[in-house]
Amino acid sequence: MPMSAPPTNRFERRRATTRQALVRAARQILAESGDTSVSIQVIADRADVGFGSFYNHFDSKAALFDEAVIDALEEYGRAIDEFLDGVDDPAERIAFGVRLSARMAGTHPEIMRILRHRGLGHIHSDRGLSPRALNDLKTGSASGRFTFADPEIALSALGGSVLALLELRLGRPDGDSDEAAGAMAEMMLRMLGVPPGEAREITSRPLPSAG
Amino acid sequence: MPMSAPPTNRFERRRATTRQALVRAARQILAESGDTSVSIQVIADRADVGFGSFYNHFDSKAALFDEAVIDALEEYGRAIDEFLDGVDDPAERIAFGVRLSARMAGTHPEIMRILRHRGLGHIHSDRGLSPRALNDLKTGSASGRFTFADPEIALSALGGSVLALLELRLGRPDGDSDEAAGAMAEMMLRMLGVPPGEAREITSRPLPSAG
DNA sequence: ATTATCTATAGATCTATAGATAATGC
DNA sequence: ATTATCTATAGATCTATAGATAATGC
Repeated sequence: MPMSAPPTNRFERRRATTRQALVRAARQILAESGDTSVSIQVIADRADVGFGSFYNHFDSKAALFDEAVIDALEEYGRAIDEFLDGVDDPAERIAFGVRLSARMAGTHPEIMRILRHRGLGHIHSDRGLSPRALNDLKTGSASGRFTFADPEIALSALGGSVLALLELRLGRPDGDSDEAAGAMAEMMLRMLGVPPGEAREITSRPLPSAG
Repeated sequence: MPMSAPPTNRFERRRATTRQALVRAARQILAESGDTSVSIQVIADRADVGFGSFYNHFDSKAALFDEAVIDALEEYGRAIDEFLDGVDDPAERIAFGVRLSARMAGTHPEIMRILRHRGLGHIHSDRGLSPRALNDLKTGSASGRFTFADPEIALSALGGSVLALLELRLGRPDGDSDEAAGAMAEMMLRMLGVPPGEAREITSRPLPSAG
């Protein structure tokens, strides 16, 4: 799949702007209610775009919402990369990834609310946290830092646990989110075969800041 | 909430039959596509019930689908209880629960497909596997068999992991389901603080049969 | 000249209800 | 007499398209 070329002229830029407005509206709706039975009219109104323009860009509501999820996943992946750049130890990367995801529930609520509703079907996607985590799992397994039977099953456990943590934090915003995320990260490391003492130590390290 | 009394006369039995037909139709639809935008007409047809009868029992489609999920969760809980009756060790119960859930993807596909689509919001429900697992987590924590910071976070990780395993197995029916479930169960025990060797041994025990 | 957007609308579909019909209780 | 179910339908809503309008390319 070739990377879509950036718009070259006003026509393409205008077209891209309209499409983006629709995708942004769809993202808002996914984050707020997750109710995709909302009418196309409502989506177009929210995007401040003529009703007919919808069909200029998408064949169906499902196609738009699918793209909106992809869009959120890409942004999630870029945010994770910014933070994890320069962190090499797979165990540290996994623990940071879990803790950052929980923190992003506060800093990037739209993205994380979308993943809460739609993430389960993307745990083995090649976008978002998953491909990065899968790489870390394989690296850590090869170096002996992790011991588990199958990277795909480990990724499932990790992804499902992060989604359940999001569900918990976004559903009940009370309680200490960082503490909960730390407890989850520590459990993930133990699950992967990191000795308990070491798992705790790694999890207690300060989170890196972006960039 | 009082347990609904069993129907006493023909009127109530007939009413219960119609309601049950609607719930069963909703369960089928949830399992097949999970698409709740299907029309009430289609649901009534599938239930072989007059269209107007729907409003005799439910205010909205959402109310019906919510009840259908509850219904599936209750059946899931009863099935788990049948298998785990007589198993006392919390670690063994947790491992069996994970492996049984994966096996039920084959033996009880409707229930498990419903949970795949709707389970994330019920990880802390008082129906299904969750209340049983939470009890095991607390018992095991009290006896020192498990070591984790917070039973709610542990339940989130366990529930999210089981849902991700279901997603994996129901989405790609190839591969050895029992093997994947065993690998997942072993990781869950390690996550909870069971030593790796013991986690492996417990996971390798034969599953109990129902009753 | 070409292309995207916008407005207006035809036709399909869907919800909720009214009223008729059938079954049961007492 | 009471209650549930069923059929029929009014009114609302929604989708998809056609045709007009506006913006840009060449």
